Amino acid sequence: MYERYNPQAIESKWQKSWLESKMYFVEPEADKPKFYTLVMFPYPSGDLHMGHMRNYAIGDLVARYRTMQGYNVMNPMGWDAFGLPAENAAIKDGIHPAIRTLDNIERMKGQFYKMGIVYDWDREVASCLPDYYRWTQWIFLLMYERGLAYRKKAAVNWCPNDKTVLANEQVVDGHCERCGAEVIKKDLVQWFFRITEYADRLVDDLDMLEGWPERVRTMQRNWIGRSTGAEIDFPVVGNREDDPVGAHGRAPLPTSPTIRVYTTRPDTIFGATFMVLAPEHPVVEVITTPEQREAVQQYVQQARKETEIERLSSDKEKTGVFTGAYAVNPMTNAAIPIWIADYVLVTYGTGAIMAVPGSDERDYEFAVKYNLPIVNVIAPDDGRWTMDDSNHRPSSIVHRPPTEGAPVPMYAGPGLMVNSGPLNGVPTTESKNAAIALIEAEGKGKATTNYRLRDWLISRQRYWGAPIPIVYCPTCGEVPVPTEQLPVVLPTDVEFRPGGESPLAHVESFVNTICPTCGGPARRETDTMDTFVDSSWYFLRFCDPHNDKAPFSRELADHWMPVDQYTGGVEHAILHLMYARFFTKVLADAGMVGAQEPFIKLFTQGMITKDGAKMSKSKGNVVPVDDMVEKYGADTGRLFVLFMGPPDEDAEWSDEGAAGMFRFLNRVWRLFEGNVTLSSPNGAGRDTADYSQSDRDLLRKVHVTIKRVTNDIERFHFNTSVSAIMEMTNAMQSYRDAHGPETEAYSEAATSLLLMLAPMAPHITEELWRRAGGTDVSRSAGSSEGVHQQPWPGFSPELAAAEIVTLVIQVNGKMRDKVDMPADVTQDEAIQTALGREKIRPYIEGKEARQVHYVPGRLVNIVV
RNA sequence: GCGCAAGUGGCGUAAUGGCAGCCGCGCUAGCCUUAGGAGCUAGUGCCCGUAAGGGCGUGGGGGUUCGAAUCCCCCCUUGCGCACCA
Repeated sequence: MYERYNPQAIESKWQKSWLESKMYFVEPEADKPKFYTLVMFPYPSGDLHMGHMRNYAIGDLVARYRTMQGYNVMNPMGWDAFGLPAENAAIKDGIHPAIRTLDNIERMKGQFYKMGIVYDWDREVASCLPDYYRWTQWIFLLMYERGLAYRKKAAVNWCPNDKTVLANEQVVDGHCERCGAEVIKKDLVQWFFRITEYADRLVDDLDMLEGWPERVRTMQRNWIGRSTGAEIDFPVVGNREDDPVGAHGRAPLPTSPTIRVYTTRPDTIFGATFMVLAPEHPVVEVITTPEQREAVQQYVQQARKETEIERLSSDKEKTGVFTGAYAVNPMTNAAIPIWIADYVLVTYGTGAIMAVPGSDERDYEFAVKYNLPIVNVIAPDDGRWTMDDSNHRPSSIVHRPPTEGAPVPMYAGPGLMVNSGPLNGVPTTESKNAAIALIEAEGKGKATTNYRLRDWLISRQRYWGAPIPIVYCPTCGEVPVPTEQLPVVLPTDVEFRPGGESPLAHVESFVNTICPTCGGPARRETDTMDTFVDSSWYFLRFCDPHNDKAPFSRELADHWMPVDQYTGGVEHAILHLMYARFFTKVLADAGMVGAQEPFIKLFTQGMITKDGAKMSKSKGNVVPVDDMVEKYGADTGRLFVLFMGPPDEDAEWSDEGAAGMFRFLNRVWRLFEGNVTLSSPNGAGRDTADYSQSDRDLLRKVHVTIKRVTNDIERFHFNTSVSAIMEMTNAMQSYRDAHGPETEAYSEAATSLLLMLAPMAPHITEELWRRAGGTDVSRSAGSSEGVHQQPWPGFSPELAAAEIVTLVIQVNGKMRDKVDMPADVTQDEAIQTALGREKIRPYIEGKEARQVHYVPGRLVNIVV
């Protein structure tokens, strides 16, 4: 009796062999092209489930597949090991984060091992170890030196639950991304990275990233939010000292302040009928009239109290208060009232806007509510308006104060400028540039660019992170720690208690130090860095992981970088991927690496859900890797996660489906029952003259499958790769039933099957390869060489070519009949055959065939 | 609200202008067996029909085309992203 498929016994044997032979350990090689494949390194949370397996199975497939294709593949792994969960757990149960983290790393390595995932473990890094964070600190100092790291007092996002500040990117809908607590604003002095200096390059270079999903590029583009427009100065006429109210028509006073606005539509300035300042705008206090002071102060206070969510909700009805002061519209010279309203944000642009209710929805809503004048400056160029030649505006649109009746409608679409002095009649496609030229010529403002992106706040009042290498000296001030004194080591004797400040602030031996400049007593910075800093350069460290003179050498970085294939979750589409791009550009500017972009191709895989939700311990819906391996083996699990559906989409877990995949591998196993031999992996040029029809049919199936599987792996369509292989095994089984396994054709099919399946199900294929290879005489397989050292199978177009094609016959586009024809049938033969078919005759009888369409080798369509 | 995806059997999906439903799950009937998480055979979109055969069918409506799941327009639903960024 043939031995049964026993995955557990097979798998551990080969796992051991791969690791001990260091099969996937790599050094630069001159005669092979390099391929750097990387899966986002994980936070060591401890246990892996099938969602993780999908991620790592894809990465492992890429590494093994490219190796078979002859690339010198680097496939490293490491640990994003700093972070809040370990510290929060320490507060709860007293286990030190370092101990827990290193423990979890060992556990997870064991699970990678059991999945048959192979890495170059010689390159392993953990961001929490001093020989890694030393260089994180080094890069911080590089940023500092280049003016890209700085400290400022700012209203920051504070999570009252995690007791730390958060980057803008970590605030989701006004809540902490991590714990969900409502984020509040606090004024604190914090460290920032000047990522805004790179905003333009971060946007522009997205165009280079053609190997990225368009969705991710769009998300980054939107996040950076570049907009072009103009800053324009509006002089204030009338304030509490010299002109309390009613400054209509008055010329600007020499002592009056000027308010600068930012607008993306400078062309609509002739329609600016009022101004709105953010409640926090510094000039508010100066310009408010005594009569309005109380109302204004009340409004400002209320706005401060409001949470970010309340304030930023666009469904909220707009509110505002008049300051009593007026400004002059520099183009119309009309005095316009100055209001404050919380729909204007102090953090964007200049914190002040010119309101154009005639062509801005928000301003329109505000104007209608507070009865402010509305002027249309754009007329739709749709032929429905008649132009009045005397004033260059459609006669049906007039400046109508709201007191005369219903407000004029808002219009922001394309058209012609009206009510706009020298801009009248200019089409909106040109009006923006024309307006900027006009405004600049008159010295009233200038073209500018604005970004939604803010500088990256990196200070965290937490323990489990890389200490910021700065010392505060009473005499020298803020002093960077000299690089030769790095690392600033994170002390281990720390008390974990729930509280406001960084635990480091209570460690006297850490805090008290001497000033590197003057040698006097000084204090260390006690904040640590955002863990996104650690993960912004790890892919560079993998190139040169043991370097103790520098973060990495230029030579090795230039050999391996950029990463050819990066794989990970779409949840990192903005944060990690943008920060990593920023770091790469800074390091490139510093001459440390040639690559301007870190990741050429990016693949974001979908989640695996169970009961409709992402697998998580708290929901109790996890399918642990360990269970899977124990039940069916790693190969079944790996193949099933690849087969479940398109890998970039979410997929719902199915126990029955996993069982089905186990049955498939059993079928594969049985295909090797008996005396199965292997053949040369490349069937091109094979002489098939003496092959039987079924031999040629089988070989055709094999070569069609090689083509499909190769193309589908290249496209990351692993689900269809697997299904193509399944079809081939079905064909092999039928062949075997009729002709047995001891033919050349079967031998080639069996060889190709193992080779194609090898990157997906590495253990069973290795086992079957060695077993079958032992009886092979035509090649060296079987002793020292395993399936993973073989070249990827070659595709032969001649062998894949069909001899017989099934021609579809349509009448008026409806399928009515099919007929088998030789593949080299001519158009005339095909059409004549089609017209003569018995089934077709009733449809064309008595009618005239007006047209006949012929698609070679596919169909004939008769139009009657 | 704006933007981007997606919508196909009982389920996961396949087909990117040319036979809709490959592959798998599930299910039905039968067979086999040192009774297993096994294996084999046949069937399985819906409706009419014993059958042969016919009709319908890819969220809804319209269009382009000899021919549309696929391309275009409108609408509906779901998911994701952004959300008062001037």
